[in-house]
Amino acid sequence: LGDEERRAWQCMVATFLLLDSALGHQLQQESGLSTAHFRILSRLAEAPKGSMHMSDLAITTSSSQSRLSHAVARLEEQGWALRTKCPENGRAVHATLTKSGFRILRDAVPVHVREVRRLFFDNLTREQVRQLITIFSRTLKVLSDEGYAIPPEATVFGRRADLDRLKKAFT
Amino acid sequence: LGDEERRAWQCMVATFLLLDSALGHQLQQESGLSTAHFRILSRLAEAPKGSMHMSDLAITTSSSQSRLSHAVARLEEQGWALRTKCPENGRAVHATLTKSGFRILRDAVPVHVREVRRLFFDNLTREQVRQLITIFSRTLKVLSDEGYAIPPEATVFGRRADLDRLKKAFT
DNA sequence: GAAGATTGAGGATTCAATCTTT
DNA sequence: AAAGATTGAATCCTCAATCTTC
Repeated sequence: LGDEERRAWQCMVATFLLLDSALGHQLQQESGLSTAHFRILSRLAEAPKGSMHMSDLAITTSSSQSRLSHAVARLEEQGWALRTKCPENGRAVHATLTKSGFRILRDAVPVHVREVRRLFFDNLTREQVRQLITIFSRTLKVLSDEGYAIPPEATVFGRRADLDRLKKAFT
Repeated sequence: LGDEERRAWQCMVATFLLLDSALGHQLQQESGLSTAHFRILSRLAEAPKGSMHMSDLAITTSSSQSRLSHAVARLEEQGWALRTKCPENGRAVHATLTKSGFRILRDAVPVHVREVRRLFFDNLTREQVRQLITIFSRTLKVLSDEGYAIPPEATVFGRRADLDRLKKAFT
């Protein structure tokens, strides 16, 4: 690894760890949410009817099915989401945002966004934001081509169709 | 959050989650190391005599003291690191890389570096690597100015001196 | 009292095993 | 048998409390 590459890698990793910690700490104080739970609720809110298949939700939140399952179980306990069996497909499960979950998210979003701006985007030029999009959407394409966009425990072959369908979210 | 900013943020977060998962999975298979443990051992290896104060190690690995304490305890159990009381400063503790830890790290580095290249740097231009350094070292400066380079449970004031001393690692 | 570090409990994540439906 | 999802055990992380040394 070259000198510049090592430097870039260290800065990038440190930034992510600290940003996630800072944002998570603030979210926890304000809303009792972790960044992971926030991402899950956000995705649900963007989906039509606030509902999504667990499997698709796992992919769009870059999480393993197991991890998502545990997380949604927790969200369900707290009344922010609920799960129902899909009528058409007996093995699929819908995760749905509840009213209470929507409220929590709606209250959390503005303060979270303000913090993301303050700690990150306010210090970047528009050009740099575009550079980030170029760089990371490229990396995401590589990762998905290598089969890594799918969590380890999922079988690669069967999910190709869904992956292609959802790839637009990244490119 | 603007349209481009949202896109950049999503790509960036997804990339980091997937990269960390992919690299961690591979490290685990090859060496029985997590990425967190790998980072700790790497920092120790770079330090003179393979030894460092716990407090400094926490800062350079962007981890809380508590987290580092647990992690090093684990590394100690596995014989890859050991802790000794600092002779000059009774409350400080030295974490030191053992021979066994050095070997594990030495064996893990090449395959890990190869994977980091393959999944990330091979797809970027030299110019893009420089852009990443510019962007993230800027963010790190902001985070440290805001007191966020220091984990939440540490008191801010007393650590300023150490922070300044170690800030060179990021800029 | 504050710095440096550790501990224990509770929540989160991973991994392998399992269960149901197709 | 494979897809979709869940579970339990082991490990990891967070948070608050604690302990020792300065």
